[in-house]
Amino acid sequence: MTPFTPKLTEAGLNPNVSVDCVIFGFDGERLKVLLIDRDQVISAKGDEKIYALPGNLIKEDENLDEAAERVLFELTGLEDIFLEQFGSFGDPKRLTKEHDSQWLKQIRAHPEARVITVAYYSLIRADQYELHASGFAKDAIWHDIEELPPLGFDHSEIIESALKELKFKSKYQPIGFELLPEKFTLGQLQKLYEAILNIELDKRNFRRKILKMSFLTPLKEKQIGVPHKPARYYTFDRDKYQSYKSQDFYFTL
Amino acid sequence: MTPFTPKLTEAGLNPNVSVDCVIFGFDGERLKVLLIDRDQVISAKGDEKIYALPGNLIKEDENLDEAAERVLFELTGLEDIFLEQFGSFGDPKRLTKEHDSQWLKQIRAHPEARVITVAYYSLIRADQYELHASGFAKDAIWHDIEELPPLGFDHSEIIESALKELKFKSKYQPIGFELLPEKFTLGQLQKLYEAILNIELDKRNFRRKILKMSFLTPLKEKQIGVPHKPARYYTFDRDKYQSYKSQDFYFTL
DNA sequence: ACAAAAGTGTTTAATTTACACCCATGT
DNA sequence: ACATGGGTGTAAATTAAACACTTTTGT
Repeated sequence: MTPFTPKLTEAGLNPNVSVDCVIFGFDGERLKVLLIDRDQVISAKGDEKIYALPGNLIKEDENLDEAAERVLFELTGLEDIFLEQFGSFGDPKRLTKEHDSQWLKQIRAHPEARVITVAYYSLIRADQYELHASGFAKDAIWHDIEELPPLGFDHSEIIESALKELKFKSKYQPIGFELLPEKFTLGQLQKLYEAILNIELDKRNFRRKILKMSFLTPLKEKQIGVPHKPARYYTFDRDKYQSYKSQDFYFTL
Repeated sequence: MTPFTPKLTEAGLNPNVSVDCVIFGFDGERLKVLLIDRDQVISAKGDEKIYALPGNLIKEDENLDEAAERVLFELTGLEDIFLEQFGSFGDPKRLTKEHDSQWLKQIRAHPEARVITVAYYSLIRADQYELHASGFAKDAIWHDIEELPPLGFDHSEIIESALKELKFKSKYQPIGFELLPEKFTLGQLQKLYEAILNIELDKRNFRRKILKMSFLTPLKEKQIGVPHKPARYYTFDRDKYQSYKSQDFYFTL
């Protein structure tokens, strides 16, 4: 029934501390969140599936950043993702919902242990990474941020908090960039900001402002096969961004 | 020798998770940090004192915010302080320095346990609170942020991170206020910002900008006994601030 | 030819910056 | 009388906001 036998691998795990990853994905139009489908023997009442963020206990010999990276990879196959810690969640009752503790009994050596979780987030182009669910994740799926399914634990709260952080940060620093694919058009970038902030932006003003910061390098390459004037691709100049950042900058869109 | 008998009180403490508090204090001129003097039997090589942030393990039945509040009170006597979580630190080696583990043996039931700490910060008027060291804190003292003594654990890193957060937040939101005493003059407020950001601000521009946000209420009361024109006191209007904040505001000094 | 998104400037309003003098009080 | 920080306004420069048409491509 369960091909994954987690309890045997619990050696070296700290029973009280986990990491959870809120991976935002952008598909060119809308903002998504990556959730895993728990392979639960006793499903919650009837047919309602309960999803969760990719997350698990940390190992005793790794730091928190390493744990987040490892756990994300183990459950979803995502690698080399820039992850940023944004908060920790430690309500004593955060794991005590009935179907959550049912599930923990399947996978944890100490299912009753109190667990504090350290949460990370990231933002990637959903279509540029392949997902490979494994471990106790039966599946790893993008869900639209506006219509999330029922979530286990306190993961709704964690996602909400991550989104708040993403909105705040992206308004005051060019956050899109540290988290962005290699090349992109300004139209895509604008849509990304519009999706994050949930507002509309003026095309001309956006382009002027974003280019003035001058850490976007225009490429010779343009879009091909699009049924409209092909847009130029840009790339993000990490060095120029760093010097801009160190100058105590701010910006507003 | 040790009036404090911590090992007997370890019941109910989670061995793997602690909280640490970075309390910034402002004395009207300079920014300080509150540190405790560890009551260490075997002092570090010779005469060098090692200080630390107020912090300790969390209890199993309290959440993180409650733990921070309790620990701060137990060690320093500070109460009703607005505390904000800003990060977690979990390097596996963060407690392994010799004099640190010496000290942990004195106070912990599981001195070897790996501990992840959740860090909080605040900002208060140093002169408006009385410090009462207790528990394993022999003393609780303000230290100038620019000349910190040797610190145990990874507390230098934690303070640096807190200061970075404080600078960032105070630049984009009126952070001074949630953390400020009841009444203050605009000159004091300006000096606070100057101390945090480590820059000079123009008096007229500062006053205009800060008053335009309109969550400062002028009081009838003025300074007395000062050898110059007495300044008007202002108070922070929490309601107006909340509505301002919810409007997705930003500001820059 | 048409649909669809790319790309491009100007005018107006709002905000930011720089800057200097008189005021009220204690000593 | 003097030293100290409080309190005030204006002009110039910068930045933000609003706004419409031409271009290039695929179908």
